[in-house]
Amino acid sequence: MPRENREEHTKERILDSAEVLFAQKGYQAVSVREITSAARCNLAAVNYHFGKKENLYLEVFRSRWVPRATRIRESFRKALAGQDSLSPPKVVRALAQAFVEGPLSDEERLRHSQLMTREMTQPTGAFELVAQEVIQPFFKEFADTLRSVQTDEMGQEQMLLNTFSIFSMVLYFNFARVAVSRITGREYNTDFRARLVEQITQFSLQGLGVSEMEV
Amino acid sequence: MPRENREEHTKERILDSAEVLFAQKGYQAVSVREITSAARCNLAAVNYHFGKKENLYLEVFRSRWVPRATRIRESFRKALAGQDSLSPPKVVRALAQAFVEGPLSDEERLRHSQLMTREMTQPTGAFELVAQEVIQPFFKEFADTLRSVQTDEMGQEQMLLNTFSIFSMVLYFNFARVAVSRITGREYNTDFRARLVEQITQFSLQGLGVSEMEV
DNA sequence: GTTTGTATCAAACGATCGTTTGAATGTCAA
DNA sequence: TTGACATTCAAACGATCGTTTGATACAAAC
Repeated sequence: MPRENREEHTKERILDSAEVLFAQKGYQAVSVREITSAARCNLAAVNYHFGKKENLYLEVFRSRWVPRATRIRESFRKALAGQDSLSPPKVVRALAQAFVEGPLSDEERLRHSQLMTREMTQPTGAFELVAQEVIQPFFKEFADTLRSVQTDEMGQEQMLLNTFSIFSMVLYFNFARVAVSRITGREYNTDFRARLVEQITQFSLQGLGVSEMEV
Repeated sequence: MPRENREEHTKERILDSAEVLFAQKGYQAVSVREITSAARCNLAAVNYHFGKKENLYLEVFRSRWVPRATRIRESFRKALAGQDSLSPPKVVRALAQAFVEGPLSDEERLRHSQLMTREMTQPTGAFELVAQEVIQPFFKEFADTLRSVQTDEMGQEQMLLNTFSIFSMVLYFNFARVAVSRITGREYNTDFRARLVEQITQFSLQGLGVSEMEV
């Protein structure tokens, strides 16, 4: 690295700015000039470091989104590893906490959900990456963990749909903040996030047919 | 109307094409040329009939999205009006059916969810319209209906959060089709949609704490 | 038949887009 | 000190964007 660092490498600053802007506005709505301006570098830097805008978008998922998803997943694992014995309430609460309170800052969490929601509504090349490396494995891990502590017999499809039901709440309460805040009249502060974790946990446990309220 | 109709007025054809394209790609990703080309009319027609592109986007919500939301709402109402007596299972199933099977064609349902999801993730001027005229009232109507047939006492906030939990599933199973289909390995045909209605209904009822499986 | 108003059209406007260019600037090994 | 290489920069490229213009076609009113 010939040139000395100015706080952070240009390439990293571009990735940081790009992630924020892509999450906020979407791929098409963000111009290369907007990104390089926010990253305080020259316009040509994007093409020099990434070849073209589309590659930058993919690199945002590779170098920013996937690691963050991994942190969420590890947060979920550690919460379970610290337990003497597992139970459905513990597993579900660990998931809700990992996503809604979790290891991320509030801004990170918002960006994370926004980027994922974008790829789910209109998948680009990044969806393949996200689906194969993150969503599918995490989804399977959660479903398997839950099944292993579940007393009831449950078919494979039933288990998948239940997992989707839980994930739908987790994701929705993140990406639809505007609507949720507007209707409930509550801001997304620490208190309300804790309240949401409880809501997701309790609703899901009952949805799963777990009647006992063990914690 | 001086000029004779060619199948349908130009203005209506523009609205039809615009809705499809905006739902598929989002506002910024769709060009005026793309819309007018799909509507088989001149480029200047958008500015002649709507003033500017942004107004066309708003008009799509006013003249296409809102009426469709109204049809869903009426479908929900009629399903309940045809009953002798109401119960939580009936109310929840009516909602799930209205959204997942409902009065819309499958393409309409997809477009509807996509446009709503877009406004929820990054609200534009259309969000105010959608929130005030549709989402808030419908949300309130459903919550009130459910409360009126609910035996348990439940606080206002708890009721709202439960409603959100139900809506999150309804919306998620619509807009996240790609992910759902990929992981479950099932297409969104009539069978699977009926299966999803059952999933949403059963999961929600248990989530609401309704143990008896009355239909 | 002339006028009036609506609608459509091809063509062009200036602005902005993603990308490329070539020179300038820096670092490090020889 | 020199040469090779990596990085940054201002400037420009052609393409496409939303929008405007002025001409034209057409139906109804007078």
